[in-house]
Amino acid sequence: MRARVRAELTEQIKASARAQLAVDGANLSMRAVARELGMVSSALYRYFASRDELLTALITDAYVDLACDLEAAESRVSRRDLLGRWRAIACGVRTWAVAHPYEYALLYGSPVPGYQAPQSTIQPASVPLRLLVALALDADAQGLAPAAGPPRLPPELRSTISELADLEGLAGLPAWVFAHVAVAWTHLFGAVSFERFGRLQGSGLDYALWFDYQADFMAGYLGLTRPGAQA
Amino acid sequence: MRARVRAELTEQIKASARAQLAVDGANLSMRAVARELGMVSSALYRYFASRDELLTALITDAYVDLACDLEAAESRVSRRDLLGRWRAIACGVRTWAVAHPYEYALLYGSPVPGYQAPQSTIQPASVPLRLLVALALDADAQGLAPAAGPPRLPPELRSTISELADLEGLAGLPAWVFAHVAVAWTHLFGAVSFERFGRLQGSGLDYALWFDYQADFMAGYLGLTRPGAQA
DNA sequence: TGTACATCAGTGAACGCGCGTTCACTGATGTAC
DNA sequence: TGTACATCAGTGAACGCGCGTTCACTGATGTAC
Repeated sequence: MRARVRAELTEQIKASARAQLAVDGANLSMRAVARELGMVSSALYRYFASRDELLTALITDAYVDLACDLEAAESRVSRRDLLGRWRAIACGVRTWAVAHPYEYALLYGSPVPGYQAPQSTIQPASVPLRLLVALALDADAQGLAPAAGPPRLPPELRSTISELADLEGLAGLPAWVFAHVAVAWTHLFGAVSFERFGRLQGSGLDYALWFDYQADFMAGYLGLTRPGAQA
Repeated sequence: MRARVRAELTEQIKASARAQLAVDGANLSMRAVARELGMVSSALYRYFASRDELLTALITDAYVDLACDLEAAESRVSRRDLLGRWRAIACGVRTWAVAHPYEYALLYGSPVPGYQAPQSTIQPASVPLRLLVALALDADAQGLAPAAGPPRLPPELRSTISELADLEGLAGLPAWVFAHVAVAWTHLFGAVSFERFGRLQGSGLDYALWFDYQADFMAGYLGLTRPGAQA
């Protein structure tokens, strides 16, 4: 079957392109990819119509890969263990970022000027936030309230957030819960990015320990830790 | 005075290079800069020995510029108004990032592969965190405790953090305060980066309002808001 | 089962471009006597 | 004040490179009768 061989080579091209990311960041070179595969550069155009299309494939794959890892890690935890689920998500993001540093930078680093991610990435890109929202829903259902009340939501924010929640089929979710979760989502990726993008270099910190501390901190303000666990 | 003209042109080169950042991100082109200035590309080498040196100058300038803005904004607030100082810093970071999006990406986005920032950036780069630490010291002196206790610091983290604090001449600062502040620092830049790097695109959120909400959220867990302000 | 034909993966040359950096040079600006 | 000289900003050509993409082509793989 020709299709089989084609699919295999498509994967090899993407794998080689992924490796290229380490060298050049987002401006990967078709010729370099071809060279690594022992092909002539024009042959790549049988598989990807342009450099942008290849880049898009990498981005989409990366979002999907991260999403799958997170979903798998989170689903291994008992539904009732809310803190465990949070940790699975948080550590899942970091673990993936450590394992795929250049893909992480591609997804969560500075955007490539002039590049517009296609619609198809939107769904997989939203998975981390969705998992957190589901977690917050369960916490809400269990009557777990965040340790400290969040600030009041201005009406304008509240209505935008409610609209967003409605779009996601979360009409029941209070706006402030959604906001709360979005804060943690931002915080979580902020922590991973700081580590990955070198902001902690020279600090001497053990990255994993420091991250775990931060994740627990977030769990605290999400109201997921039992009060006894706090110092 | 030849030196005067030289200094002026050096500034013009940097200004043009800064403008280039918008087009190409970190891989700015010497020839493009020269073109914009109506010079021949080799003339630039009278001013900067290499592309890397020019890039370094941009990065250093940007760190210094941000640091000055923050210091100026924070110093305009009464020393006793801790929440006001926090807001000045937080909004200062965001305002600067909005005004200088490409420089922000250069400093806080994905690192340029193969580029190593020189020692001279370390000092100005640390200003945001230093301002926060000073704020925390004052809060501590005023007896303000964070609303919710942070998680316990594992001993290994505690000792690394204490060493860091000592290096900064903050031997008196409890490790957990430093950790607390570092969390907010991470969170703050996480929020700005999410906005700047397009993670909020399509959400319909008013970026400024959403940021203010988040900043107040952080102020909450830093213990800077009066309990009455919480919902 | 065997032949004729269509598909399509991969080739190699080429186009036209931009890049960082070097180097010998011209001329203007400053300095020293 | 005027001349001789050193400094140095800017020029223009060149080196040697890499790039994305197109295009006419060769041959092998599959398909249809």
